[in-house]
Amino acid sequence: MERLDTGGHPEASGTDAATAARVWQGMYALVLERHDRRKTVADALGMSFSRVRALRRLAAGPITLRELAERLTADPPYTTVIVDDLVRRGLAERITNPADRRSKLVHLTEEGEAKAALATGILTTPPDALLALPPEDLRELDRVVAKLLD
Amino acid sequence: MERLDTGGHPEASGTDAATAARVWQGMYALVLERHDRRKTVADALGMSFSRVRALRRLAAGPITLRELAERLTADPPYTTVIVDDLVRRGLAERITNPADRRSKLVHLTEEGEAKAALATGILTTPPDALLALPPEDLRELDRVVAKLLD
DNA sequence: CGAGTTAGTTGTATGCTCACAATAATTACA
DNA sequence: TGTAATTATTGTGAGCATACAACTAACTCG
Repeated sequence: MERLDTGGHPEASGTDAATAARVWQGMYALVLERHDRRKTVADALGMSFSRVRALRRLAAGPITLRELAERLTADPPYTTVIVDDLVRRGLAERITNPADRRSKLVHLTEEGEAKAALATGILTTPPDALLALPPEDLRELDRVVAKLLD
Repeated sequence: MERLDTGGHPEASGTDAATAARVWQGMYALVLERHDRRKTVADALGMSFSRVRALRRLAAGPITLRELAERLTADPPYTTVIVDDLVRRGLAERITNPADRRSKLVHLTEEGEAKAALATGILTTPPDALLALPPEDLRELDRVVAKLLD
């Protein structure tokens, strides 16, 4: 039963690199082509996806605009625009950081928390194919994906 | 060894649904947060990602603008803009469809094929974590992901 | 033939993302 | 103290995605 894939057949069903490429293409297709919910969640919340991303980051707890900018890979001016929008919608508020009065902590209002939870619910709902998997396969997947995430 | 996860512990490490949600979040994070190559490939080819997507679709063979629009989830006017751009770059050409002279088949030039191959190479390069996986785990992942794709 | 349909194009308009420059307020530190 | 660095904001503009109306050319079918 050992060495199913190596030796003897130089081409066989592919090297590990080829297998990895195939796996990656599959995961890419699943996430970005077959079950992309970015538009769904944006429509459900009535805002662009960048606002949804900001909301979800803030749901983990208040952070400064600078930290938010880093996590969103956005520059400070654009981050200000995003937060302005969330504040205008009543989903977030700015509090001057007592430890450093230059910076401001952004935290979600109750409505903001609710919308963030809604977004997370939509985004983390797995595709049917995943739910239809035999429990053993699902557990295997869970184990290996956890490894990939360290 | 059977029924490791059911009975006895109502909460345990989670139901299948919870496991599926966790797996999905993991795949989502890998594809869209940790190893997103969309900007990389756009920069490498000197065009926006929507052009890259069109190129890759066309690499599978000539199709009409209408088919291309459907596959890209774009409306016909925008699809015309995209194809115009690819033609201007010398990557694609329009051929009047002999079977229906209203429609036009779009096919890639040699340079277009080369750029599409380059894009695919970048997009399908797996993250290091995937390559670092023990061969057995990788094969398991390959098997289960293939199932997910039908 | 002639009405209706389909494929593609042209043009217009809107909102979003993102980069850059300039500024005010605050803090750090030599 | 006073110069430099940091945080956030305001403003400008370019590029892109997207939607819609109007139009031409070609096809379908009664």
